[in-house]
Amino acid sequence: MTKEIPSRYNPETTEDKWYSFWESHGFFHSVPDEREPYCIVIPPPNVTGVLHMGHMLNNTIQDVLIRRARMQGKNTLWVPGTDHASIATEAKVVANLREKGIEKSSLSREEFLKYAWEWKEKHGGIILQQLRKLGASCDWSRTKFTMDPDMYESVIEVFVDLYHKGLIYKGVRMINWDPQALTALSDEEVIYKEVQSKLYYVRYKIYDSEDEWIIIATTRPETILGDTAVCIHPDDERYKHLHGRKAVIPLINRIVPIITDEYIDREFGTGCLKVTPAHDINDYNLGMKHKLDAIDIFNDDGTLNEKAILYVGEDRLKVRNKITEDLRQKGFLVKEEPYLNRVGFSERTDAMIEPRLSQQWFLDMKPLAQPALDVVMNDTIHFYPQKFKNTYKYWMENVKDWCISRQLWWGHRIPAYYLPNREVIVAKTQKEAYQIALKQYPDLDELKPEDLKQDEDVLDTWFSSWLWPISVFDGIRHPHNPDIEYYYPTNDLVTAPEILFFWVARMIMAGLEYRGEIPFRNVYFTGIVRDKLGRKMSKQLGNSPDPIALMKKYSADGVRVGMLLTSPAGNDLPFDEALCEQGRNFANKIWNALRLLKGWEIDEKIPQPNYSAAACRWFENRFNKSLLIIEDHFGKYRISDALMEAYRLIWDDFCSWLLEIVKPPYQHPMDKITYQLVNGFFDNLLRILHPFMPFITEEIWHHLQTRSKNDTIMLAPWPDTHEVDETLLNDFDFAREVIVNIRNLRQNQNIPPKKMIELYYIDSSQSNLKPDFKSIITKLSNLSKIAPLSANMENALTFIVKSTEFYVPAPQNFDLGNERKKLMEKLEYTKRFLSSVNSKLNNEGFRKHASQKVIENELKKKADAEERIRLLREKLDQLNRHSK
RNA sequence: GGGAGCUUAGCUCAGUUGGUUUAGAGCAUCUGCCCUACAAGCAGAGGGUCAUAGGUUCGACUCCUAUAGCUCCCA
Repeated sequence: MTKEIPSRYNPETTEDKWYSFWESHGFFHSVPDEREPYCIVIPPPNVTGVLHMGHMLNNTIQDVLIRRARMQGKNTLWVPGTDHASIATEAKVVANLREKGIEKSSLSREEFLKYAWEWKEKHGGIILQQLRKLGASCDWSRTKFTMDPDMYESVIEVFVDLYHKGLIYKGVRMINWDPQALTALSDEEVIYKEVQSKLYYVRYKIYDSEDEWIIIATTRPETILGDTAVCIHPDDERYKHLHGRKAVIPLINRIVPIITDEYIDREFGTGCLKVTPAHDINDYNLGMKHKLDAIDIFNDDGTLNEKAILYVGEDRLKVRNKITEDLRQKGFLVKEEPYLNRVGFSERTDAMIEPRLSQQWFLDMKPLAQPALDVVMNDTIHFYPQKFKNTYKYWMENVKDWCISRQLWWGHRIPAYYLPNREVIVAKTQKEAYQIALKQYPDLDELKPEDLKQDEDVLDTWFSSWLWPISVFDGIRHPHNPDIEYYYPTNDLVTAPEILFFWVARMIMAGLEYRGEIPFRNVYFTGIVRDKLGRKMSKQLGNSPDPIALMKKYSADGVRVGMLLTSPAGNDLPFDEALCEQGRNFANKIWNALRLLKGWEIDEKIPQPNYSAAACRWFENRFNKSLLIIEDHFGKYRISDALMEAYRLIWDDFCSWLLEIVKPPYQHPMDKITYQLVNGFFDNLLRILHPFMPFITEEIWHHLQTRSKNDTIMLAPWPDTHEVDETLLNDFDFAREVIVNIRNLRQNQNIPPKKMIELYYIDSSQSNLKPDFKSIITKLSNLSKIAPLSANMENALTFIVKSTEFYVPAPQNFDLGNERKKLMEKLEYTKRFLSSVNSKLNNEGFRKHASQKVIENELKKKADAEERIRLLREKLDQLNRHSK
């Protein structure tokens, strides 16, 4: 039999085989029925994306949760899909066109979108294929894309609805401009980095003066061309004489007022600020307050426009150097000094963000935020780990309006239609807008549908993803359809803390707004996958291993185990390939357990040996205890702990103890009862392991016994928990300790494992040496005899477990010194232990305050320690006598 | 600058309301083993003044305060 099963598990063919088996049998598919639903929606990866380690972690966890729920008999659905990633995708398509020699500007919107869709169909969604390799049990028939027609319509419907509720408005605001992507970004899409730059000190001449100057400090000299004021602190003695006067902007000689405001930090720079309301958020606020002009000197692409007067058409960063030089030559530059400041960069293009005044669409977040904050703070939605509640609270209480428009073509086009009279109508379609326009403005009698001009911009991608848990079930357009009513709210969301605000918070808002109900009950925040140096894995650094190659090397199961073993919720995960190796080794271990079982010959006539009967009784309880622990871990979303518990149960308890005990002597057959019991244990172990390692468990499960064609461990019931006989477990532990002691003794005294020995013991009243387990000790320790003793045995090796003394008749020339040393060490330790217990007991305060239970326990520790000390001294005496 | 969190064995982490713990696990390390399931293995072993300094308490890894270092979030 063994011959048929190779000694090493070969995952490659196995994994593909079972994945297509599962998929073709529709095991991942779910439709509403009378069972309890369990649903997860995938955090939709970017359609341009390829699988990285973060996805591996995230999706492994989701698959574990989904597979376990499925085995628990729930109607389980994992909805897969991708989002359209407007900026990233548009950038890719533009680059792709450029390679073909086509400029985006030469295309119409329709032509461009045609290319974009072609690109998406051809290259998009690779990641969904890659997820199959990982074993992800998604219902692929429900795969969604944020720009599918139904999804698109849902987004438009929500926009129109929020507009009519008065929550969406158009306004001029300081926004984050990405001069590379040529679009506005939301605050969340800006990453601030420390940049070593310079602080330039520039002197402005006081208007109407002979030779009076004021010195400002700035990090951005190029924005001098957009200055509309100079500001000082009203109480600053240095500048009191300048109140009410004016200054002259260098190079362009614009005359601007010198204003005063408490906002100014007198300590910073010269205590004198140049004010550029169009290009800095703080200056903008100052400008609003003091009614200053805002002069926007930049074009969309970050070059200077004619309002700058100088350097028109040149890039802002080049201008910085040029203007510095010109200021220097003309004597305006006083000095420059190094300065560390924080500069915003685009999350997508890494371009330096330009704060800029611009007309954009905004969503008023405040009315949405309050209820969304409440459901998290009162644990209607549970966060794992809880610490993210703090972050969430802070953000929700300081929420700012969301800039939702993007100056792109790829995405959901804003359903706002402009009339010739410059009025705007928001409606789902142009036709509808036209009807409304006719009704609202009867004087526009000549109006034709094509006179309505739709807004050119699209919506932020997150404005579609925030609807994801609803829109994948078409719950926006059809709020009472069977799917949404059955699956919503979903159960768990697994995601990275980085998108707590981008996505999680907004989904909660949308859920409450459009369903009146939370979108999910639990949010599990994964850690960030880092390399050994603690750096976040990223494409730029090239420090991320290729997940597909990893799975090829260590198997999908192996990599899953590797990801899970070190990923407690919310903790960063320093990735190490060795962990995948550990996973692979574990798979091989289980594989070999199968080989052992399959190699046994069964003889129905032989009775079950005592040791096997005892071991099976023990293991059944051991399993039940582990199962309870695993359930507890799952309940707390401690997935790595659950896996570790299963790992140890299988490797240590099942393989190293149970199988070694029941293993029949060489070339002997095995009794049927034991064989069947062990088979059953193995089956149960495979079940609890299946969510973690789906492929190998399916493979072994099919080897273990003949299954019918459509049988799958995926749908095998999750084992039930049972009560545990703790006494039995303790008794076994006692036996185990005896065995370990004998193994040690053999090693210390160089007694080969094959040489049989005799074991004697003095059975005290509280001995845990149960007759059942004597046979186990006999077998595993290779004893020729195990017998009680009424008196001390001279000339013997000894050890003590709990308070039972054991003796092994000494071989001819045993190592006395070693033996004495061990005893001395143990004696010393126990004495120290006793004295610590005694000092506790002798403490009056302790006797007065400690509970009865605690005191009793200390007294027991004292008695035990004293007994051990007595025994150890006795042994030492014996040794000394013997050596004479 | 404001806020949150972390600091336990070489590494990654457990340690639940203070008292069965002079602290546990996995990996790594060391020692001995090719004993026909598995060397991707087996059997053992060593390794920690629980960041530092105070305090509360009969008793502190656990509670409080300060300090140092690290991480994250926000401005």
